[in-house]
Amino acid sequence: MVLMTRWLNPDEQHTWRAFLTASRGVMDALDRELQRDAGMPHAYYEILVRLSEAPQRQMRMSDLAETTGSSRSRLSHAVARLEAAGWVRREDCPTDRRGQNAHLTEAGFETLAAAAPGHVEGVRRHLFDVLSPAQVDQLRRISETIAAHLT
Amino acid sequence: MVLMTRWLNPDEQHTWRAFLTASRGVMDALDRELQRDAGMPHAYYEILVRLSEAPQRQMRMSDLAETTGSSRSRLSHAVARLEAAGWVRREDCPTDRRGQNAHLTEAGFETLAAAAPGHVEGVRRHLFDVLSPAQVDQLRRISETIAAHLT
DNA sequence: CCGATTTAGTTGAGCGTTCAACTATCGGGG
DNA sequence: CCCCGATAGTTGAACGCTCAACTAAATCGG
Repeated sequence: MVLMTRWLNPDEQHTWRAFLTASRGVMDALDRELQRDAGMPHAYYEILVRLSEAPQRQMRMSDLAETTGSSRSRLSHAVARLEAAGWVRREDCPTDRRGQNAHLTEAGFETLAAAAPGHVEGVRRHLFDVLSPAQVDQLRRISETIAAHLT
Repeated sequence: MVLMTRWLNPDEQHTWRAFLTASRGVMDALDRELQRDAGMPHAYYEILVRLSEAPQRQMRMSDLAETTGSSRSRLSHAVARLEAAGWVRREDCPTDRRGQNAHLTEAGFETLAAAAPGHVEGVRRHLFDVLSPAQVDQLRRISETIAAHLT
């Protein structure tokens, strides 16, 4: 069956490009800032954050991949780097011999604590400070809706 | 001067993480789909789109970097690949001997034409179809505001 | 309890991006 | 006219991500 393409009308075109520019722009800016101030990309920062919030500051690799929205492969490579930096340690999981627990080290926690204020400031500067409270609320609903529909 | 960090409150935290999940999710999905269906990442697709819309289907490298939101270096590498694929050709700029004009080839145009319907479908599926018209409008304003404040 | 399937995680190659360094040309002030 | 700073673009190394292939252990069906 052949279907006609429903092209984006000019309004949709605008919206789409604005969304691209905004989301890419925010992520690029935060990535640059974190790289400059903490020596790590945003994805790595997020891994440390999730670990810091977990009980015992540790998590199974799979769960960590899940919550950070990365593939197992990506996480594996990332944790390897974080381990080399001394910020994370991997330990065998006692209840599942296939499993690994990623554990935030004290050095990792301190690095995170040092980087966090600057990062939060960046998030405010690029996102929350430029939007009205109503827009922040709209953005939350919109983002949750989009996220819910991702396969 | 020492300043207290204004941490994100739970609501802001939620919004921020939803935004991360949604924007990363949409981009990752479109990237995967374009890679699978057209053999190129979304960034390369965007370059071809911009060239296809330009007069004579050509643009100065700098302008192309500007509109696609990439660094000169990134664009240089990207166009080198696109040229190797036969989709873009670089020519010396007649009015500025430092300059290069990136020119969309016929093969590039055809590849783009073949990829476009599927891509537009993806954009609808992941973004426009899941939001109400009011939300689409909100998203446009929000994105424009954020984009306007990026340095 | 055994074979098949699923799940956990790693690995290496290939690709795209970043960053800093570099060449070449342009344009304005003395 | 010449010098100097800005502009245009490229390059190579280092890094992060993707994809497919792989090992090993758990689990499921009979």
